[in-house]
Amino acid sequence: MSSLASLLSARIEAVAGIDPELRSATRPQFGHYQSNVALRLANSEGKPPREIAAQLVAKFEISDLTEPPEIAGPGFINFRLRTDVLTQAVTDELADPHVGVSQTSNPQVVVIDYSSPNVAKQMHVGHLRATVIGDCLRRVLSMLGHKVIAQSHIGDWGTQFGMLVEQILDEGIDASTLTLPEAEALYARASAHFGTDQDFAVRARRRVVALQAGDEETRNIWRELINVSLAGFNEAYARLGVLLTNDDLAGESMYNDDLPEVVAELERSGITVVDDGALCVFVEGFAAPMIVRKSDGGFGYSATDLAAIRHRVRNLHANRIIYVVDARQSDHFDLVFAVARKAAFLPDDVITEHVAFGTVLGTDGKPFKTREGTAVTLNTLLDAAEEQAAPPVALAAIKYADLSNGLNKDYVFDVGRMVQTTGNTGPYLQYAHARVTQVLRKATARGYGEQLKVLVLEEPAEQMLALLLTRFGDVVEDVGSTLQPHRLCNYLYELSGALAIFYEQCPVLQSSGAVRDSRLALCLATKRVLASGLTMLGIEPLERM
RNA sequence: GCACCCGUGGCUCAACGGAUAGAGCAUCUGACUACGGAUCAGAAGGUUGGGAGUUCGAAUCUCCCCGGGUGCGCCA
Repeated sequence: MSSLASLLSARIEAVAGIDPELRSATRPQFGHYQSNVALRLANSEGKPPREIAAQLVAKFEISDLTEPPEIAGPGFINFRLRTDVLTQAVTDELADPHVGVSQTSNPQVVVIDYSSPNVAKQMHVGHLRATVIGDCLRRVLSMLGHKVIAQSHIGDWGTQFGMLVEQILDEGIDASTLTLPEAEALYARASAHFGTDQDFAVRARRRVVALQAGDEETRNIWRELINVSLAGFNEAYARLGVLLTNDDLAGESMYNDDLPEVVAELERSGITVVDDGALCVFVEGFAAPMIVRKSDGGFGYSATDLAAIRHRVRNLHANRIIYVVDARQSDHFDLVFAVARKAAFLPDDVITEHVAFGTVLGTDGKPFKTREGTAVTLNTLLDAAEEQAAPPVALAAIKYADLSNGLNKDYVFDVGRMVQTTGNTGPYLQYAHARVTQVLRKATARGYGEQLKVLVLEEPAEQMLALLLTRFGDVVEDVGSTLQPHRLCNYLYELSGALAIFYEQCPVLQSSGAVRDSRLALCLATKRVLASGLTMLGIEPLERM
């Protein structure tokens, strides 16, 4: 099922010859949709815009969709959908299992790299964003009919494991009994130990070699560290209500065996240079080279990232690879993508995108830290929100605050604001859903027909609600292509506002006949869209609050 | 030094080159025997950091400044 807007757009384009850039009307008096197509054509044809508009309008074959279009202002063409078209569209949406979200005609394999915590460290505020945003994109793209493969690129490999393992042996700890916070404390001790004890540092470095060589004792302890970490991550994921499971794990260690071959392929492609003893790839436009192999012979994390791309293209057959990672890594990923292209790990028809998100700030406007200056853990954050609201509401508050702002900007973590039930917040949307659910619940008690249809749309509030409902599919599609969840948030907020006005002006239970049935249908359609939209944000649509 | 991101009412944020820059919070004024008032109606509040340019049209694009943040070859 294709949306009314896309249908109308196609009809206009058939006459105008160019994309009409149909937009939602910016004001009620401009109808439902507006197009600037005549203004743009006037530019190339050298005729007055309104004249062009008049010629176009005469040729449009859209009378089955809209009222006669109006030409306004400098040459805008305004469209108002016919009421019977709107009623039918909402009725169709009610019967649609996908709630008006069209299944893509071009299903892709989309790899989303997100969450990616580090072994032996608790997740903190940064991981909150990576996890919540990635999870939302995963849900949205799945809903659109793409095959989504989540990849959590956990930090389970590298030099830090040398000192971790050595510290465990020094202290005589059974690694399998550790909790994640205990493992993190161990990390801190190991790190300090490494800095102050030369002998320990030497042993730690030797231990890294043993790990890479596959020494059994070392590997066993390493595995225990991963296991206790995964237990901690999964606990956090369960609390967050995200989709991630162990099936989504694709840690750095997974690519370890590929690295020599990756580097060999790079060298064969002739793009590598040895500089200061390190194997580098220089790319035009980048100040610094990518260091693929360090002068000591070890592989850098860039090599792992290249191996990951190679794997995702060759084995997972990705058409699109999305990285949900902190904005501070933008330069790094630009370079990785560029090198991957040069090395032909990344064919031209495979898209890579870095969804770069900003930093979470405290109410003082500075990066969110504890008094001691350490990163705030995810659990601390959730605890703080749950002090002010019931868990599902607190979670909605946090996720929505994260998703409703533009991703590339920093945002202030202000619990007091985000748990408010008024304004553009998660709890407000949950409230709207609970309220409309309550009406339907009461109506059910009194009985209403199975086959709800929208037949009457006389009140402006009803029409506005119906119009917004028909846009849901377009909004989801837009988020799927732009990867900007805040647009879905804004839409749902607007819908909730329209529902509140409708609710105020159009009594449902006290009305009768076709009006009552229509209003119930509008309520049900709104409930379904809110539920679907909230679910895509990873927020639970509550039946009661 | 170079690069990238950000700068929009008191505060937090929208606006895919388009019409009179929109919301919410806070403030003020109204509407309550209320399908959940956790609401609705209304008011006030802006030379979109500054300047120049591009065009029919700029918060948006280009250039130069100012302010804030981040990143810049062997940590990941």
